[in-house]
Amino acid sequence: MTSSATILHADLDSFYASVEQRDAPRLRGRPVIVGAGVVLAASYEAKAYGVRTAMSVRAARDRCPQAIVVPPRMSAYTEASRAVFEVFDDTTPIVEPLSIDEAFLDVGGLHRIAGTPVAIAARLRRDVLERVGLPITVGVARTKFLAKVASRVAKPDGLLAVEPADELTFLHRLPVEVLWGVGEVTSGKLHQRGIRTVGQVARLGEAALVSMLGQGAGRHLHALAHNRDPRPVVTGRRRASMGAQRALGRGPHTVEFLEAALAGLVERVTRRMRSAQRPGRTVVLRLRFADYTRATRSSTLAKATSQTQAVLDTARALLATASPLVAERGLTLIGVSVGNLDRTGHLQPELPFDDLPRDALDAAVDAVRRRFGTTSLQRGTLLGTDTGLVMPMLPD
DNA sequence: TCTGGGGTCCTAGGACCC
DNA sequence: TCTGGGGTCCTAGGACCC
Repeated sequence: MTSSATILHADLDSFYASVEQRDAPRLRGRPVIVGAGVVLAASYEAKAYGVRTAMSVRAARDRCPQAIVVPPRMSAYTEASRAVFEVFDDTTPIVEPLSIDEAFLDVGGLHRIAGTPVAIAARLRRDVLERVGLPITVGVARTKFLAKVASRVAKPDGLLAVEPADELTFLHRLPVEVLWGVGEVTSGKLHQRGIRTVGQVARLGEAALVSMLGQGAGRHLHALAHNRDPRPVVTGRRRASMGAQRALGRGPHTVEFLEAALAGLVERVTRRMRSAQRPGRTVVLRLRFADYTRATRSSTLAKATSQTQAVLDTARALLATASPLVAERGLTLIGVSVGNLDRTGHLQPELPFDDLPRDALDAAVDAVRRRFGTTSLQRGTLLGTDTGLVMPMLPD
Protein backbone atom coordinates (compact mmCIF):
# COMPACT_ATOMS: atom_id res chain seq x y z
CA MET A 1 0.00 0.00 0.00
CA THR A 2 2.76 2.45 0.88
CA SER A 3 3.92 3.45 -2.57
CA SER A 4 7.23 5.24 -2.70
CA ALA A 5 8.12 8.79 -3.58
CA THR A 6 8.51 8.86 -7.36
CA ILE A 7 7.13 12.23 -8.43
CA LEU A 8 9.58 15.03 -9.12
CA HIS A 9 8.68 18.69 -9.21
CA ALA A 10 11.44 20.57 -11.04
CA ASP A 11 11.40 24.35 -10.80
CA LEU A 12 14.01 26.74 -12.19
CA ASP A 13 15.23 29.33 -9.69
CA SER A 14 14.35 32.98 -10.44
CA PHE A 15 14.18 31.84 -14.03
CA TYR A 16 14.40 35.08 -16.04
CA ALA A 17 17.00 36.58 -13.72
CA SER A 18 19.10 33.40 -13.86
CA VAL A 19 19.10 33.50 -17.66
CA GLU A 20 20.33 37.10 -17.53
CA GLN A 21 23.09 36.19 -15.06
CA ARG A 22 24.07 33.23 -17.22
CA ASP A 23 24.37 35.40 -20.33
CA ALA A 24 26.09 38.43 -18.76
CA PRO A 25 29.00 37.74 -16.40
CA ARG A 26 28.81 41.25 -14.96
CA LEU A 27 25.42 40.36 -13.46
CA ARG A 28 26.64 37.29 -11.59
CA GLY A 29 26.57 37.61 -7.83
CA ARG A 30 24.78 40.94 -8.11
CA PRO A 31 21.15 41.85 -7.35
CA VAL A 32 19.36 41.65 -10.70
CA ILE A 33 15.82 42.67 -11.48
CA VAL A 34 14.14 41.74 -14.75
CA GLY A 35 11.31 44.13 -15.29
CA ALA A 36 9.42 46.64 -17.30
CA GLY A 37 7.45 48.82 -14.93
CA VAL A 38 6.84 45.82 -12.76
CA VAL A 39 9.24 43.17 -11.45
CA LEU A 40 8.96 39.99 -13.51
CA ALA A 41 11.81 38.23 -11.76
CA ALA A 42 14.47 39.03 -9.17
CA SER A 43 17.72 37.22 -8.47
CA TYR A 44 18.21 35.86 -4.98
CA GLU A 45 20.68 38.65 -4.30
CA ALA A 46 17.84 41.11 -4.94
CA LYS A 47 15.29 39.04 -3.03
CA ALA A 48 17.53 39.34 0.01
CA TYR A 49 16.64 43.05 0.04
CA GLY A 50 12.93 42.33 -0.02
CA VAL A 51 12.43 42.65 -3.76
CA ARG A 52 9.46 40.54 -4.85
CA THR A 53 7.83 39.54 -8.11
CA ALA A 54 4.96 41.82 -9.23
CA MET A 55 6.24 44.76 -7.19
CA SER A 56 6.69 47.99 -9.14
CA VAL A 57 10.25 48.58 -10.29
CA ARG A 58 10.23 51.90 -8.46
CA ALA A 59 9.42 50.20 -5.16
CA ALA A 60 12.06 47.57 -5.86
CA ARG A 61 14.70 50.26 -6.39
CA ASP A 62 13.73 51.86 -3.09
CA ARG A 63 14.47 48.62 -1.32
CA CYS A 64 17.59 47.79 -3.29
CA PRO A 65 19.14 50.89 -4.92
CA GLN A 66 22.19 48.99 -6.16
CA ALA A 67 20.06 46.50 -8.12
CA ILE A 68 20.69 46.24 -11.85
CA VAL A 69 17.43 46.44 -13.76
CA VAL A 70 17.37 44.76 -17.16
CA PRO A 71 14.51 44.62 -19.67
CA PRO A 72 12.99 41.19 -20.34
CA ARG A 73 14.21 39.13 -23.33
CA MET A 74 11.33 36.74 -23.83
CA SER A 75 12.86 34.87 -26.75
CA ALA A 76 15.95 34.01 -24.66
CA TYR A 77 13.71 32.61 -21.92
CA THR A 78 11.64 30.61 -24.38
CA GLU A 79 14.80 29.10 -25.82
CA ALA A 80 16.21 28.30 -22.37
CA SER A 81 12.91 26.70 -21.42
CA ARG A 82 12.96 24.55 -24.53
CA ALA A 83 16.48 23.34 -23.68
CA VAL A 84 15.49 22.52 -20.10
CA PHE A 85 12.45 20.55 -21.23
CA GLU A 86 14.74 18.58 -23.50
CA VAL A 87 16.63 17.51 -20.39
CA PHE A 88 13.32 16.60 -18.74
CA ASP A 89 12.33 14.53 -21.77
CA ASP A 90 15.65 12.74 -21.68
CA THR A 91 15.03 11.90 -18.03
CA THR A 92 11.61 10.27 -18.28
CA PRO A 93 8.80 9.86 -20.82
CA ILE A 94 6.25 11.15 -18.30
CA VAL A 95 6.64 14.93 -18.15
CA GLU A 96 3.81 17.35 -17.36
CA PRO A 97 4.70 21.00 -18.00
CA LEU A 98 3.14 23.47 -15.56
CA SER A 99 4.58 26.70 -16.91
CA ILE A 100 7.59 28.02 -18.76
CA ASP A 101 9.89 27.12 -15.86
CA GLU A 102 8.47 24.13 -14.02
CA ALA A 103 7.19 20.62 -14.60
CA PHE A 104 6.22 17.39 -12.89
CA LEU A 105 8.14 14.26 -13.82
CA ASP A 106 7.13 10.71 -12.92
CA VAL A 107 10.18 8.47 -12.57
CA GLY A 108 8.32 5.51 -11.10
CA GLY A 109 9.18 2.96 -13.75
CA LEU A 110 12.84 3.87 -14.04
CA HIS A 111 14.35 2.37 -10.91
CA ARG A 112 16.21 -0.50 -12.58
CA ILE A 113 17.65 1.51 -15.43
CA ALA A 114 18.18 4.89 -13.80
CA GLY A 115 18.40 4.38 -10.04
CA THR A 116 16.38 5.79 -7.18
CA PRO A 117 14.22 8.90 -7.61
CA VAL A 118 16.64 10.89 -5.48
CA ALA A 119 19.56 9.80 -7.66
CA ILE A 120 17.58 10.71 -10.77
CA ALA A 121 16.71 14.10 -9.30
CA ALA A 122 20.35 14.82 -8.44
CA ARG A 123 21.39 13.89 -11.97
CA LEU A 124 18.65 16.03 -13.44
CA ARG A 125 19.90 19.04 -11.52
CA ARG A 126 23.44 18.42 -12.69
CA ASP A 127 22.33 17.93 -16.32
CA VAL A 128 20.34 21.15 -16.39
CA LEU A 129 23.30 23.05 -14.99
CA GLU A 130 25.77 21.47 -17.42
CA ARG A 131 23.64 21.56 -20.53
CA VAL A 132 21.71 24.80 -20.04
CA GLY A 133 23.72 26.63 -17.39
CA LEU A 134 20.82 27.24 -15.02
CA PRO A 135 20.21 26.33 -11.37
CA ILE A 136 17.11 24.24 -10.74
CA THR A 137 15.45 22.98 -7.59
CA VAL A 138 13.79 19.58 -7.39
CA GLY A 139 11.27 18.26 -4.87
CA VAL A 140 10.60 14.53 -4.65
CA ALA A 141 7.51 13.03 -3.03
CA ARG A 142 4.69 10.52 -3.39
CA THR A 143 2.14 13.11 -4.56
CA LYS A 144 2.29 16.04 -6.95
CA PHE A 145 1.23 18.44 -4.28
CA LEU A 146 3.91 17.40 -1.83
CA ALA A 147 6.61 17.37 -4.50
CA LYS A 148 5.75 20.98 -5.24
CA VAL A 149 5.84 21.89 -1.58
CA ALA A 150 9.21 20.15 -1.24
CA SER A 151 10.76 22.11 -4.09
CA ARG A 152 9.45 25.34 -2.63
CA VAL A 153 11.01 24.56 0.73
CA ALA A 154 14.29 23.49 -0.91
CA LYS A 155 14.75 26.66 -2.99
CA PRO A 156 17.13 27.95 -4.20
CA ASP A 157 19.39 25.44 -5.93
CA GLY A 158 18.24 22.58 -3.74
CA LEU A 159 16.99 19.02 -3.66
CA LEU A 160 14.55 17.73 -1.10
CA ALA A 161 12.92 14.32 -0.96
CA VAL A 162 10.07 13.62 1.44
CA GLU A 163 9.79 9.94 2.23
CA PRO A 164 6.28 8.52 2.73
CA ALA A 165 6.88 7.93 6.45
CA ASP A 166 7.76 11.59 7.02
CA GLU A 167 5.00 13.22 4.99
CA LEU A 168 2.70 14.56 7.66
CA THR A 169 5.47 15.53 10.06
CA PHE A 170 7.01 17.60 7.30
CA LEU A 171 3.79 19.08 6.02
CA HIS A 172 1.99 19.96 9.24
CA ARG A 173 4.66 22.36 10.45
CA LEU A 174 4.39 24.52 7.35
CA PRO A 175 2.21 27.66 7.00
CA VAL A 176 -1.19 27.35 5.32
CA GLU A 177 0.08 29.39 2.38
CA VAL A 178 1.87 26.32 0.99
CA LEU A 179 -1.48 24.67 0.29
CA TRP A 180 -2.39 24.80 -3.37
CA GLY A 181 -5.35 27.12 -3.71
CA VAL A 182 -4.64 29.21 -0.63
CA GLY A 183 -3.98 32.76 -1.72
CA GLU A 184 -4.55 36.06 -0.02
CA VAL A 185 -8.30 35.71 0.43
CA THR A 186 -8.33 32.17 1.78
CA SER A 187 -5.34 32.67 4.06
CA GLY A 188 -7.07 35.76 5.42
CA LYS A 189 -10.15 33.72 6.30
CA LEU A 190 -8.03 31.06 7.98
CA HIS A 191 -5.90 33.55 9.90
CA GLN A 192 -9.05 35.19 11.22
CA ARG A 193 -9.81 31.94 12.97
CA GLY A 194 -6.29 31.59 14.28
CA ILE A 195 -5.30 28.94 11.76
CA ARG A 196 -1.75 29.40 10.56
CA THR A 197 -0.28 25.95 9.93
CA VAL A 198 -1.22 23.02 7.72
CA GLY A 199 -1.41 20.88 10.87
CA GLN A 200 -4.15 23.11 12.23
CA VAL A 201 -6.03 22.78 8.95
CA ALA A 202 -5.70 19.02 9.10
CA ARG A 203 -7.14 18.87 12.63
CA LEU A 204 -10.03 21.14 11.70
CA GLY A 205 -12.11 18.50 9.96
CA GLU A 206 -13.71 18.63 6.57
CA ALA A 207 -17.12 19.90 7.66
CA ALA A 208 -15.65 22.97 9.35
CA LEU A 209 -13.53 23.77 6.30
CA VAL A 210 -16.50 23.38 3.97
CA SER A 211 -18.63 25.76 6.02
CA MET A 212 -15.77 28.25 6.07
CA LEU A 213 -14.69 28.11 2.41
CA GLY A 214 -17.43 26.37 0.45
CA GLN A 215 -17.64 22.78 -0.68
CA GLY A 216 -15.04 22.79 -3.44
CA ALA A 217 -12.27 24.66 -1.65
CA GLY A 218 -13.08 23.06 1.73
CA ARG A 219 -12.77 19.48 0.52
CA HIS A 220 -9.74 20.34 -1.55
CA LEU A 221 -7.85 21.84 1.38
CA HIS A 222 -8.83 19.06 3.71
CA ALA A 223 -7.46 16.48 1.28
CA LEU A 224 -4.20 18.35 0.71
CA ALA A 225 -3.63 18.88 4.43
CA HIS A 226 -3.60 15.08 4.73
CA ASN A 227 -1.46 14.76 1.61
CA ARG A 228 -4.27 13.11 -0.28
CA ASP A 229 -3.69 14.02 -3.92
CA PRO A 230 -4.44 11.18 -6.36
CA ARG A 231 -3.74 13.16 -9.54
CA PRO A 232 -1.28 11.34 -11.77
CA VAL A 233 1.42 13.07 -13.78
CA VAL A 234 -0.08 13.33 -17.26
CA THR A 235 1.47 14.09 -20.62
CA GLY A 236 -0.19 15.77 -23.52
CA ARG A 237 -2.31 18.41 -21.85
CA ARG A 238 -3.30 21.11 -24.26
CA ARG A 239 -3.93 24.77 -23.85
CA ALA A 240 -7.61 25.61 -23.36
CA SER A 241 -7.51 29.31 -24.25
CA MET A 242 -5.28 31.94 -25.78
CA GLY A 243 -5.33 35.60 -24.97
CA ALA A 244 -3.56 38.92 -24.97
CA GLN A 245 -4.01 41.97 -22.83
CA ARG A 246 -2.62 45.43 -22.46
CA ALA A 247 -2.45 47.99 -19.69
CA LEU A 248 -3.65 51.35 -20.98
CA GLY A 249 -2.60 53.74 -18.29
CA ARG A 250 -5.04 56.13 -16.68
CA GLY A 251 -7.39 57.68 -19.18
CA PRO A 252 -9.34 59.20 -20.50
CA HIS A 253 -8.90 57.29 -23.73
CA THR A 254 -10.43 58.23 -27.03
CA VAL A 255 -12.70 55.82 -28.85
CA GLU A 256 -10.14 55.62 -31.66
CA PHE A 257 -7.45 54.65 -29.20
CA LEU A 258 -9.57 51.88 -27.69
CA GLU A 259 -10.54 50.59 -31.12
CA ALA A 260 -6.91 50.45 -32.16
CA ALA A 261 -5.86 48.74 -28.95
CA LEU A 262 -8.60 46.16 -29.34
CA ALA A 263 -7.72 45.48 -32.97
CA GLY A 264 -4.05 45.05 -32.05
CA LEU A 265 -4.86 42.54 -29.33
CA VAL A 266 -7.23 40.57 -31.55
CA GLU A 267 -4.64 40.46 -34.30
CA ARG A 268 -2.00 39.16 -31.87
CA VAL A 269 -4.29 36.43 -30.55
CA THR A 270 -5.73 35.26 -33.85
CA ARG A 271 -2.28 35.16 -35.41
CA ARG A 272 -1.18 32.78 -32.69
CA MET A 273 -4.34 30.73 -33.10
CA ARG A 274 -3.77 30.40 -36.81
CA SER A 275 -0.16 29.38 -36.48
CA ALA A 276 -1.16 26.80 -33.87
CA GLN A 277 -4.17 25.78 -35.96
CA ARG A 278 -6.43 26.12 -32.95
CA PRO A 279 -9.59 28.03 -33.84
CA GLY A 280 -11.90 28.78 -30.92
CA ARG A 281 -15.53 29.59 -30.17
CA THR A 282 -15.73 31.68 -27.01
CA VAL A 283 -14.50 35.25 -27.15
CA VAL A 284 -13.84 36.84 -23.76
CA LEU A 285 -13.30 40.55 -23.23
CA ARG A 286 -11.47 41.42 -20.02
CA LEU A 287 -11.61 44.89 -18.55
CA ARG A 288 -9.97 46.49 -15.58
CA PHE A 289 -10.93 49.91 -14.31
CA ALA A 290 -9.21 52.80 -12.59
CA ASP A 291 -10.52 51.60 -9.21
CA TYR A 292 -9.06 48.14 -9.91
CA THR A 293 -12.42 46.46 -10.18
CA ARG A 294 -12.74 44.08 -13.10
CA ALA A 295 -15.37 42.84 -15.47
CA THR A 296 -15.56 40.24 -18.20
CA ARG A 297 -17.95 39.88 -21.10
CA SER A 298 -18.09 36.79 -23.24
CA SER A 299 -19.87 35.44 -26.24
CA THR A 300 -19.84 32.01 -27.80
CA LEU A 301 -19.97 31.62 -31.54
CA ALA A 302 -21.75 28.82 -33.35
CA LYS A 303 -18.57 27.80 -35.12
CA ALA A 304 -14.91 27.95 -34.15
CA THR A 305 -12.85 30.59 -35.92
CA SER A 306 -9.38 32.06 -35.94
CA GLN A 307 -10.19 34.88 -38.35
CA THR A 308 -9.24 38.34 -37.20
CA GLN A 309 -12.41 39.97 -38.47
CA ALA A 310 -14.83 37.54 -36.87
CA VAL A 311 -13.13 37.76 -33.48
CA LEU A 312 -12.78 41.53 -33.74
CA ASP A 313 -16.47 42.01 -34.55
CA THR A 314 -17.41 39.94 -31.52
CA ALA A 315 -14.97 41.77 -29.27
CA ARG A 316 -16.29 45.14 -30.43
CA ALA A 317 -19.84 44.12 -29.68
CA LEU A 318 -18.80 42.98 -26.22
CA LEU A 319 -17.02 46.25 -25.56
CA ALA A 320 -20.17 48.11 -26.57
CA THR A 321 -22.19 46.22 -23.94
CA ALA A 322 -19.70 47.36 -21.31
CA SER A 323 -19.64 51.02 -22.32
CA PRO A 324 -21.63 52.21 -19.27
CA LEU A 325 -19.02 50.63 -16.96
CA VAL A 326 -16.20 52.10 -19.01
CA ALA A 327 -17.74 55.56 -18.86
CA GLU A 328 -18.33 55.29 -15.14
CA ARG A 329 -15.07 53.82 -13.89
CA GLY A 330 -12.44 54.56 -16.53
CA LEU A 331 -10.65 51.80 -18.38
CA THR A 332 -7.04 50.91 -17.45
CA LEU A 333 -6.63 47.46 -18.98
CA ILE A 334 -8.18 45.65 -21.88
CA GLY A 335 -7.75 42.02 -22.83
CA VAL A 336 -9.13 39.57 -25.34
CA SER A 337 -8.93 35.82 -25.07
CA VAL A 338 -10.48 33.01 -27.01
CA GLY A 339 -11.48 29.80 -25.30
CA ASN A 340 -13.25 26.62 -26.29
CA LEU A 341 -10.27 25.99 -28.55
CA ASP A 342 -10.70 23.29 -31.13
CA ARG A 343 -9.20 20.07 -29.80
CA THR A 344 -8.44 18.56 -33.13
CA GLY A 345 -6.26 21.38 -34.36
CA HIS A 346 -2.66 21.21 -35.46
CA LEU A 347 -1.70 17.80 -36.76
CA GLN A 348 -5.04 16.37 -37.79
CA PRO A 349 -5.58 13.16 -35.83
CA GLU A 350 -7.37 11.53 -38.73
CA LEU A 351 -4.43 12.07 -40.99
CA PRO A 352 -2.44 8.94 -41.84
CA PHE A 353 1.34 9.35 -41.78
CA ASP A 354 1.56 9.49 -45.54
CA ASP A 355 -0.52 12.63 -45.69
CA LEU A 356 1.45 14.53 -43.09
CA PRO A 357 3.86 17.22 -44.12
CA ARG A 358 7.34 15.78 -44.07
CA ASP A 359 8.77 18.05 -41.37
CA ALA A 360 5.78 17.48 -39.09
CA LEU A 361 6.29 13.74 -39.43
CA ASP A 362 9.98 14.02 -38.66
CA ALA A 363 9.27 16.11 -35.59
CA ALA A 364 6.67 13.62 -34.41
CA VAL A 365 8.92 10.61 -34.87
CA ASP A 366 11.68 12.44 -33.06
CA ALA A 367 9.39 13.18 -30.14
CA VAL A 368 8.25 9.57 -29.99
CA ARG A 369 11.81 8.35 -30.02
CA ARG A 370 12.80 10.66 -27.21
CA ARG A 371 9.85 9.66 -25.12
CA PHE A 372 9.69 5.95 -25.70
CA GLY A 373 13.08 5.04 -27.11
CA THR A 374 11.48 3.51 -30.18
CA THR A 375 10.34 4.50 -33.62
CA SER A 376 8.40 1.35 -34.31
CA LEU A 377 5.25 3.07 -35.41
CA GLN A 378 3.24 1.29 -38.07
CA ARG A 379 2.44 3.00 -41.32
CA GLY A 380 -1.12 4.24 -41.05
CA THR A 381 -0.88 4.76 -37.29
CA LEU A 382 -3.09 7.63 -36.27
CA LEU A 383 -1.26 10.56 -34.85
CA GLY A 384 -3.39 11.71 -31.93
CA THR A 385 -2.52 15.17 -30.75
CA ASP A 386 -4.38 14.22 -27.61
CA THR A 387 -1.77 11.58 -26.92
CA GLY A 388 0.68 14.41 -26.52
CA LEU A 389 3.28 12.61 -28.57
CA VAL A 390 3.84 15.53 -30.82
CA MET A 391 4.01 18.45 -28.48
CA PRO A 392 6.88 18.24 -26.02
CA MET A 393 5.81 21.57 -24.48
CA LEU A 394 2.21 21.97 -23.45
CA PRO A 395 0.80 24.85 -25.36
CA ASP A 396 -0.90 24.40 -28.61
C1' DT B 1 4.11 48.46 -3.35
C1' DC B 2 -0.72 50.76 -6.10
C1' DT B 3 -0.49 46.60 -9.71
C1' DG B 4 2.17 43.27 -16.18
C1' DG B 5 0.83 39.55 -19.07
C1' DG B 6 -0.18 35.02 -19.53
C1' DG B 7 -3.04 31.31 -17.89
C1' DT B 8 -6.26 27.55 -14.89
C1' DC B 9 -10.17 25.97 -12.20
C1' DC B 10 -14.54 26.56 -9.64
C1' DT B 11 -19.24 28.36 -8.70
C1' DA B 12 -23.83 29.78 -9.63
C1' DG B 13 -27.87 31.06 -12.15
C1' DG B 14 -30.57 30.76 -16.32
C1' DA B 15 -31.94 28.65 -20.74
C1' DC B 16 -33.12 24.68 -22.79
C1' DC B 17 -33.97 19.73 -23.49
C1' DC B 18 -35.78 15.13 -22.29
C1' DT C 1 -52.80 22.38 -14.60
C1' DC C 2 -49.28 24.23 -12.49
C1' DT C 3 -45.21 20.79 -12.21
C1' DG C 4 -40.17 16.11 -10.96
C1' DG C 5 -35.47 15.12 -11.81
C1' DG C 6 -31.48 15.14 -14.55
C1' DG C 7 -28.25 16.84 -17.90
C1' DT C 8 -25.68 20.25 -20.91
C1' DC C 9 -24.38 24.71 -22.40
C1' DC C 10 -23.63 29.56 -21.72
C1' DT C 11 -22.41 33.80 -19.12
C1' DA C 12 -20.16 36.26 -15.39
C1' DG C 13 -17.44 36.57 -11.54
C1' DG C 14 -13.85 35.16 -8.32
C1' DA C 15 -9.68 33.02 -6.61
C1' DC C 16 -5.39 31.55 -7.68
C1' DC C 17 -0.87 30.51 -10.11
C1' DC C 18 3.70 31.74 -12.49
